Amino acid sequence: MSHLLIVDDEQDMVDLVTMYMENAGYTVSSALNGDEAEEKLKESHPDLIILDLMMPGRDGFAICESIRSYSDVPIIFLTARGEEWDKVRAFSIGGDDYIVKPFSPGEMTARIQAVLRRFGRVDEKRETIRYQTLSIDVHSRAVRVDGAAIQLTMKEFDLLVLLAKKRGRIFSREELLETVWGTEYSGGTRTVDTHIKTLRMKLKNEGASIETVWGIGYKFVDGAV
Amino acid sequence: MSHLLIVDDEQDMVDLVTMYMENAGYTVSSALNGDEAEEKLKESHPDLIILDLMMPGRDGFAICESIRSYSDVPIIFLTARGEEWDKVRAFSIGGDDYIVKPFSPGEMTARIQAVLRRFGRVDEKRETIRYQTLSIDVHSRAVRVDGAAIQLTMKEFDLLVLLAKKRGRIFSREELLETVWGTEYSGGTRTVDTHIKTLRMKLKNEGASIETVWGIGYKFVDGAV
DNA sequence: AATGGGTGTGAAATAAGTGTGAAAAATTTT
DNA sequence: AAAATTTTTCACACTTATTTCACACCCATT
Repeated sequence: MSHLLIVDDEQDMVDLVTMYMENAGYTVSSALNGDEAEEKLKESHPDLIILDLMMPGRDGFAICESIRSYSDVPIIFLTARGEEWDKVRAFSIGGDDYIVKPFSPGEMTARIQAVLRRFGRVDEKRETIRYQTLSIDVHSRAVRVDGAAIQLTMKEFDLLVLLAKKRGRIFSREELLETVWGTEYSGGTRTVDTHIKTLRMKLKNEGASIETVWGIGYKFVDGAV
Repeated sequence: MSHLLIVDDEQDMVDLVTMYMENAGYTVSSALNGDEAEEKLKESHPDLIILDLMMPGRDGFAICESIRSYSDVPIIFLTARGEEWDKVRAFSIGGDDYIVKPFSPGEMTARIQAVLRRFGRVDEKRETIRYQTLSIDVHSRAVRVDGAAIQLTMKEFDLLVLLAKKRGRIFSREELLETVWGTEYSGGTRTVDTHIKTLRMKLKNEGASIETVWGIGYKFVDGAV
C-alpha cells in the first residue's frame, strides 16, 4: 500500500488523520512543521503528502514551493472551512488537490486515491467484497447486485463497505456515525436509519443482508455462523 | 482481556464501576485521587483510564494533562448529568471520550470497546460461552441451542450472558437488575422473573440450566461439582 | 396439614425502538 | 442563479420489548 506524510502543526489533527488513514490501510509518517516535513520526505519517500495550509512559521504554501524545487510528489492541501485562501495559487505552485476541514475519512481516502491514480502510483490490486449476488469494488466504488450496477451516494457506500467488511459484527448508530461521518458530526442518530433505508431499497433482494439488531444497531448478516 | 484504571474520589462510585467492569470481563485497578492514579498507572499499565472530572484537589482535567505529558493511554472522562463542563477542553487536552452519570453498564462497556478499538488495543477474538448444546457468541449476540439459532431480546441476552459467564454463582434479583438494567432502574424486582420465564422458554431443553434458588435468586447450573 | 411468603405464568398495559414517506436543509452540478 | 442531488430532520405508524398485575402454585417452617 501507499505511504503518506501528514504535515500539520496540531498534534490532534495529525493523530486524527493518522488514525483515519491507518484504518484505510495506508502507512503514515507525520511532521509538525515545514523543516520536519522536508526531513521526513527525504527519509520516508511518501507517495503523497497531506499538507495543512495554516501553520505558524512556514505555511503550507511556502513548504509546497520549497518541496517543488526538488520533488514532484503529489501534495493535497488541508484547509479549514471558511478560511480565506488562494485556491489559484495553491494549484499554480504545484498543489494537486485540497480537502476542507472538517472532512470524513471516506472523503479523504477518495481524494487520495484520485490523486494517486492520476499519478499512476496506485497499486491496482482491486479489493472486492462479495456476498451472494452482491459485489462491491472498494476502489472504484462500484456496486453490483445480480450483475446490475447500483448507484450509491458516498455515505451509503461507506456505510455498506463498513458493514459488509465486518460481517456479523454489530455496529451501534454511534459507531457508524463516528467511522463513516467522522468525529465532528453533530446531528441525530436517526440519520443512520434513513441511509440504511435507502441502502436496503437500492440493494433490492440483497437489502435483507443488512439486519437490524433491536435496541443496539445494525449488522451485515454473517453467512457462516 | 483488557485492564482498566478507575479514578474517582467517591468510594461508592469506584465500587460500582469496578463491579460493572469485572462483570464485563475486565480486570480493574482503582484510585481515589490524582496522585494515587498516576502511581497505579505506572504499576498496573492499564489499557484505558476512566477518570472522574469533578474531584477535590486535582480535578480530572489536571490529572489528564499531567498523564498526557508522558503517556498516551486512552482516557474516558466521567461527568455528572447537568454538571457544567468544557467538552472542547476535554478533547483538546487529550481525552478520548466521556460518559455521563448515571450510566448503564452496557453503555460503559460499549464506549470502552469503541475507544479500545480505535486505539487498536482490543483483541477481536470471538468470545463464546458454551454449555452442553447451548452456545453464546457474546459479540455478535447470537445464541444457539442444539444448533438452532434462538432470537433473544436485549435484556434476555444480557441476563443470560451474566448468568452463564459465572456458572454456579447465585445472583439476587437486585444484583441482576443493577448489573443488566443499571442503577437508574426503578421498577419492581418481579420483572426479572418474567425475563427468566421467557429465557427458559426460548432456551428449550437448556432452559433448565437456569435454576431458581429459593428465597435468594437465580443461578446458571455449574456443570462441574 | 396449615401457614405465609416466594415463585411461575399468562395476559394486559406501557414503553421503547424502528420503518417510512415527505419536507427541509445543505451541497454539488449545471 | 437555478437545478439537481445528497443529506438531514421530522412526525406518524407500526413493531417489538419491557413492565405490571393477578392468581395459582410451591416451598420451608411450624
